[in-house]
Amino acid sequence: MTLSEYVTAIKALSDPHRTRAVMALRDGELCVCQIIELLGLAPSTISKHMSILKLAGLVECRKEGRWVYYALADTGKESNTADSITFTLENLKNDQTIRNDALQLQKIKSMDLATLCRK
Amino acid sequence: MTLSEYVTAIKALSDPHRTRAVMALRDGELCVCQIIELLGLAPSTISKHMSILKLAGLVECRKEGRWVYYALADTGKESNTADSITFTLENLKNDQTIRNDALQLQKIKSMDLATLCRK
DNA sequence: TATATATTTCTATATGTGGCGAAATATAGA
DNA sequence: TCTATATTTCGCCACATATAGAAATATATA
Repeated sequence: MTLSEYVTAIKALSDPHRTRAVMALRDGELCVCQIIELLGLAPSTISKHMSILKLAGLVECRKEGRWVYYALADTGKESNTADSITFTLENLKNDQTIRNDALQLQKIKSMDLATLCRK
Repeated sequence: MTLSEYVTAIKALSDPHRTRAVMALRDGELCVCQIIELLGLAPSTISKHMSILKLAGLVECRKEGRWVYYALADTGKESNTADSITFTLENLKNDQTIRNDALQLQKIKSMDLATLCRK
């Protein structure tokens, strides 16, 4: 792991909204509109946040029609920077905001995606 | 571990100079003037960096005469934020900058402290 | 093809950050 | 007490960052 890799990665996580986004992705990929709903920020702001996480190698995205899904970066290979850092996030599971997010995420996931987007 | 604790801690580490300072402290406490020598920044800048690390709970300091020594925060208690985060730093040991720092630190530690400070 | 929709990129703005030098503070020693 | 020294605090500047709205892009659907 390189110093600059490391700094880039934790810098990406050093914003509460981005940490929350990464935490939310631990249960599986999410559509951008679901992240918008969860964090309550403008679409352009969410897009910026997600691109920072992506540049840091913490998340990946795939496009499916008009929708874009983000997921935690593929953790397959040898022990990488993203892995050892996101591992630490385990300790956040009991934080109140993170708990709330998990609850709200349940609701969000149960909603129809097209309806949610149009909101 | 709280979200805001976590964010404060990694924000503190999300600057290369501060990460290097913390890495340098892994081998034991250092006088401010030694950190100044290692990182090559103005004393006031180093002081600011160290106070950020201290506010984040990552380091502690003790005063001895005119000198101030910084050390990694006491890691005694139950698994705390600082611990799980600084644990990840283990992975940086092979980074080139960190290796250089370790070498230079050997020299710095072998110097007389009073002489070094007056530099 | 034309329109609606999801996301990103661009632009602007307000706030935060890293850096240094000067001044302030604290302590040792003459 | 006076002076030298180590560190911190303050004031400033250049630059980065988080945010939102407007415009651009890409895709689905009428």
